[in-house]
Amino acid sequence: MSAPRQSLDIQTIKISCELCSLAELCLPRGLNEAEVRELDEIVKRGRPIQRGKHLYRMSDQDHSLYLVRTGSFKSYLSTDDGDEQVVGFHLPGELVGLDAFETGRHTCSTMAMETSTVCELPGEKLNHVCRSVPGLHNQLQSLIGKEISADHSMLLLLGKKSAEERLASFLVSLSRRFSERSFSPVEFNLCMSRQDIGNYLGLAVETISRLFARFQEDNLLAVDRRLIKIKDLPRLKSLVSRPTKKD
Amino acid sequence: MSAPRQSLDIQTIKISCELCSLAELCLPRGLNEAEVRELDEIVKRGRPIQRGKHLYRMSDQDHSLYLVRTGSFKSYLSTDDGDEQVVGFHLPGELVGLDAFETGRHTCSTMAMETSTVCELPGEKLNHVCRSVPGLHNQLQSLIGKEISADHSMLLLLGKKSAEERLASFLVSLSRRFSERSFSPVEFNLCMSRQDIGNYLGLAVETISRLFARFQEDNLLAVDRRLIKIKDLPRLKSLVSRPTKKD
DNA sequence: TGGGCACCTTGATCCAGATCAAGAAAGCTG
DNA sequence: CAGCTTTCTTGATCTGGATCAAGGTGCCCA
Repeated sequence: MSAPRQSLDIQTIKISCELCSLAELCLPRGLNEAEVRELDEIVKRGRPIQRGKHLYRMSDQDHSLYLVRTGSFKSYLSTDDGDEQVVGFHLPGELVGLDAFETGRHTCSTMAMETSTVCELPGEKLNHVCRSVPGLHNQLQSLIGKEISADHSMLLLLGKKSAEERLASFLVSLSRRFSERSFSPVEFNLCMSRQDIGNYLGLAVETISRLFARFQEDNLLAVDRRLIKIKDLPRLKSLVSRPTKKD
Repeated sequence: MSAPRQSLDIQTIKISCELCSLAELCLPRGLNEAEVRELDEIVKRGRPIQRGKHLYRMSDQDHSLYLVRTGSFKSYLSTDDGDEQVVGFHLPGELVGLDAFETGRHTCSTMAMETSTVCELPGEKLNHVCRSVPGLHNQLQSLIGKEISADHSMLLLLGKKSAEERLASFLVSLSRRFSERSFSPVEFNLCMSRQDIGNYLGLAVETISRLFARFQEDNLLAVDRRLIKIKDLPRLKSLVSRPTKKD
């Protein structure tokens, strides 16, 4: 009732896919105006999710997909014996929730790393709209393919790469993703802890910390807490794959 | 022309989804007779693919999906510096080719590990049939979800598990998959080399060899070249997750 | 404005699994 | 079936990154 006017305005603005700045990265990509409006009809835009709160948890029943609108999320598996594996970080415009596609129950948990918002796509309605808007179906397929290819790259990273290559890959990937979102590719804030990075990359926190120190010594980066400045992106990229071994 | 009658018969039999023994695992699962017939219309059943030949290669343009009918395949990524990462093994009834969903070009290569056959689902026709057969759309979604969840489990395996846990997981997973296909869950032939297993599990061949030796000593397995007899499946399963560490 | 906590860094030591180095066994080919 | 090649095994040694240990640093909240 007595909420300050500013905050009221923000909450009552009708945010549509048409006006959303993420349109070029997100599901509307390549759709025409009428098609975007059809998509817009079924999108549910929820309340912000606080840092540390879950979008969903492993084994929750759920038939929706989600697109990150603002903020960032991590997805992770938990094992019986209590440890966790981070399987992905999600930035605005990225798709989350495919893990419930098999059975209608989530096989991983997804948690906000900062206060974040998502667009929800209720499964049944989405299928229905996909039938009448083939372009949407294609774009969804493309996002699914992206997810699968990204997972494959992670398998390569975890199966074959050294600690140095892993962190370099990670930073280069973040750089590219920030740049696609019109942020600087060479200066950004990490939204996740060293702990999360290490977990995701299959390395101990201490190793992450040491690598940041070394990259800084080598004049590749300037690191200040979670703020990263990439001082030599080409050289960082060159660290992503080993300087050729046998063959 | 003068091919022996036996082989002629095999090649000319009209193999339909309706009659296929894999129906309960594969795309027809849960569809009614009429729906299966509609699916059947678009399925292209190709010539056998010899051991070592590719179903497709990385960066091939391709809009089809494939279902393994007989035999087995491996999918792998190749890096610039010439090494490879196996990202999956595929048994009859399993879906292959999602990696081209993003851009219409494959991001990994898929090779037959023995003489094998597939059912091809041409992309455009598949989309079209999915529109009129919702059950098919659901079943396809389920297979996509399965793929994603399986990749996540592999990330956990590569990120957190010990060599012993990795090989145990691998064998238990094979056991389950063979059993779903009405083969013995405790006695089967590996269709892949130790090299491939090691590569897939992020371990050296020597480690695989030593682990097989140790599992055999411990009376968990009887190993004869590629023939595996699981002598104590419950105990093998118990090795899949660590006996609890910190917390 | 200081006390507690979560997060991060740095150093010392250790070890699982890689790598190197020989063979042995099984398949393939002429 | 002799000679190759490929695949697998087994032993010896080495090492990248884990683990253990001990602070440091910034931040939240009373």
